[in-house]
Amino acid sequence: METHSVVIVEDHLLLSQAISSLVNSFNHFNVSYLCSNGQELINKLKANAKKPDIVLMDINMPIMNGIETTLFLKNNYPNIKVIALSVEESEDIIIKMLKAGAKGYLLKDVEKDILETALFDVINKGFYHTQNVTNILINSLNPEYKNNQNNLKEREIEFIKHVCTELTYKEIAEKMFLSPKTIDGYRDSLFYKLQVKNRIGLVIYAIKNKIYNI
Amino acid sequence: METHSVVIVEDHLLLSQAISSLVNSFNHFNVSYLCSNGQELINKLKANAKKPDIVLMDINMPIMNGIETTLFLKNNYPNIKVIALSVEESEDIIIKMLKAGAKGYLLKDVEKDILETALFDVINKGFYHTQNVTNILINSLNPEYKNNQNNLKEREIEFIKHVCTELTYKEIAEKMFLSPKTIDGYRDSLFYKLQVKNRIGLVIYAIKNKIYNI
DNA sequence: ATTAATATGGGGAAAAACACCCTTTTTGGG
DNA sequence: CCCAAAAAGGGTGTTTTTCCCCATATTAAT
Repeated sequence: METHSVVIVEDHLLLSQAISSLVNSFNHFNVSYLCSNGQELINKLKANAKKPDIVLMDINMPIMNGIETTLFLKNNYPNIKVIALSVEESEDIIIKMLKAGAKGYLLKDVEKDILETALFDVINKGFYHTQNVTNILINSLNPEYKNNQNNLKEREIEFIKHVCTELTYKEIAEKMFLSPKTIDGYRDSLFYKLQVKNRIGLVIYAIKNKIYNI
Repeated sequence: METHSVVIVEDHLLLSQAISSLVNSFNHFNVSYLCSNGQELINKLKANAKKPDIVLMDINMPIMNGIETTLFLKNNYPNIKVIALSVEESEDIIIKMLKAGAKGYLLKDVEKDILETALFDVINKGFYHTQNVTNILINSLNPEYKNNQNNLKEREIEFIKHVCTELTYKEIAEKMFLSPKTIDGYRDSLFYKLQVKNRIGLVIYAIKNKIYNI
């Protein structure tokens, strides 16, 4: 079995070096280079850097995040297999990542043996998914799942971002060029959809679901 | 030069294994064991596990966080030197950690060479601080720094946590066994201290400063 | 073409939040 | 014990939020 090349895309340098050291300790796997964000990886690939067999990709990164980057790879370098490596456990993030084409999704608290297994499986079977991720996927199939920001409209997302600021609704209405009464409607409908009782509930929801980033 | 023992306290297993692999690759350093939170470390020490020379300590952990754990070590095992290893950059967290007795504070995006240097320096000189942390410390000396949660009273902290829920102020008053009018006072005083205009501002502040955890 | 859904806007009222100025009670030194 | 400061509680407003009801215009679908 030949040696497979791996690239690590992760913004915390020490972590990427540490993971790199780990991957290099596995047989048949070798880290080619590190990138600190998605843009850097894409630039390197465009500049004819070596195309790795596998990319270990963090999700929360500055400049270009893991989801966008994975999508780009799927469309432009379909032979590169992406394994997501994240602390992120929220359903919609995981689903977005898998939709974008990730072949595996590992939480950062897995054992190193699992990482090795995942690398092998992705090479040999084309994918690797833990029971954890499978559960989340199955969960997402049931209809009650249908109140995540997936079906929040663009304007609602925009509104909910303003909700997380110190603006009053009247001021939000001005910013969005809408009547305060329309804003009333947005609010009430979101209260119902998200099952919250007041503006604080919206704020907490928005932050939990990364609609508004602290 | 003999070999120095290191323990890693970090809740994400893969990361602690990766960092472990990195530390073991350095000369003169050897990882004794891993712990996934502070409580686990303390239990092991009490059960006469080997006392390491250095603990690499994450800050955000379940059960017992890095600050509490470091404080405990300072009081009970003063010979164990703690190096904080965190993504956390907020001033007050760093200061709390240093007050608790950490001999070094590394952000997780340092180079591995810096980690090695830090380990050496902490053994030989007793401490290691990057320019980054030094800057933050100096910054904290200037008086305008005086509006962090350092000078928030216990009851205010308790109040601000309730503020981040969907409770009304009246309900918060009941939970805290205070008159709604007293709650009014807490709120007004926090608005002034933290320079925010309304409850949303408090929520955002609380989350930014880890008073309320999502 | 008709229907249904969606986005938009409105009136009015009750509840909650906010502002400002005040008094009483508790508490911690000296 | 006494004083000063901090904590707790109060009165009285205004503003904002929330919650009902409803109307109209536009768009999508059958």
